[in-house]
Amino acid sequence: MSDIGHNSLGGSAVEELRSIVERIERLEDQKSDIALDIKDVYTEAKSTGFDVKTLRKLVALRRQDAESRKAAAAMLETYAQALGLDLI
Amino acid sequence: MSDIGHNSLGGSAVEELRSIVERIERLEDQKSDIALDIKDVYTEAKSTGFDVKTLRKLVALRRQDAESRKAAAAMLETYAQALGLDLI
Amino acid sequence: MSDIGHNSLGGSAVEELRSIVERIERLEDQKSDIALDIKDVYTEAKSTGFDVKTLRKLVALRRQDAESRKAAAAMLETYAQALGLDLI
Amino acid sequence: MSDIGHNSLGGSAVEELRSIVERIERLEDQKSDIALDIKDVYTEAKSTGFDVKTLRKLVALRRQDAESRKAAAAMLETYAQALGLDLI
DNA sequence: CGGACAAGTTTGCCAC
DNA sequence: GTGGCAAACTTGTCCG
Repeated sequence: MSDIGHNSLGGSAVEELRSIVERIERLEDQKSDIALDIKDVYTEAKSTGFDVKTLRKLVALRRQDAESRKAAAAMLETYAQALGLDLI
Repeated sequence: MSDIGHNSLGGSAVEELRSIVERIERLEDQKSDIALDIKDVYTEAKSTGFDVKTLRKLVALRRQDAESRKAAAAMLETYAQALGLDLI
Repeated sequence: MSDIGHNSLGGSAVEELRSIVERIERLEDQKSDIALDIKDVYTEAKSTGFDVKTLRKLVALRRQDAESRKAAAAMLETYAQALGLDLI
Repeated sequence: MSDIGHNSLGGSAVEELRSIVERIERLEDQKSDIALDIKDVYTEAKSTGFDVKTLRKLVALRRQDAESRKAAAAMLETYAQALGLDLI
């Protein structure tokens, strides 16, 4: 019987599982570290007199805006293609 | 009028604000990149025959467990304190 | 016109809504009462000489610990599944 | 040495501590149960076609309103007292 | 799209 | 009473 799907246990599947879990955990640690860094920046900003809630709103708005811009660009591309096809 | 609270932003406060927002956006980009990396690992694992849902559950449980271990250590400390024992 | 989604509320839907809101409010009242009871226990404990902050920490740690135990059991099950072992 | 503050451990203090913790945990369990009940009501309402987010807003508004009414009543009381004092 | 999970936001509590 | 900490609730994301 084959090992496809890891239904029966080869030693290699165990190693593979361990490797996958470890990679994910390492990445999640990094992600948490960065989340902490972000929190630190807000805390520092607060101590400088900025309003954290407002800052968060600002960042969120800018993110939305960036996405809108990307969407607009993509739409432009689509239109251009459509027109290009007509022109060819 | 003072700049306290940055109600009216002097030039320096504007620079400060820009710096803060840029740092946060840079960090959030990094965070998103890592989130993508994690997703990639899951996707790759799936293509190797692992069940993603089970993997996620496993990772979550291991995280809970690790936190628990830390909690247990802290609890020992707390009990010792509560019972008037000096561990030092 | 149908009543699906309760966009225009027929008489029965109004009654239903009232019933839902009342049930929720009643339950939330009960929850608040219990929160007050908990606070009372802490206050009483404090007046008996216990340190409330330590007590809170202790309770939190015990809760985490209990969750951990559950997590550990679930994890065993999950590992077994992931490795293709059948515990049944 | 006295047992005040439970700095040194008499058997009775241990029992007291246990009792306190158990009472709190029991109350917190009840609180969690009620929280689940509330969630159930929302879920059931959703399956009947209500929009949960809207329902939550409604409940929150009514709570705010009830608090306002209580505040208004308290203020009336205060005024009455002030007037009462003047009248005596 | 609908439910599960994580993130973010809000609220309440305690210490100072 | 204010600010920081921890818990709860809400919102958004992601997978099935």
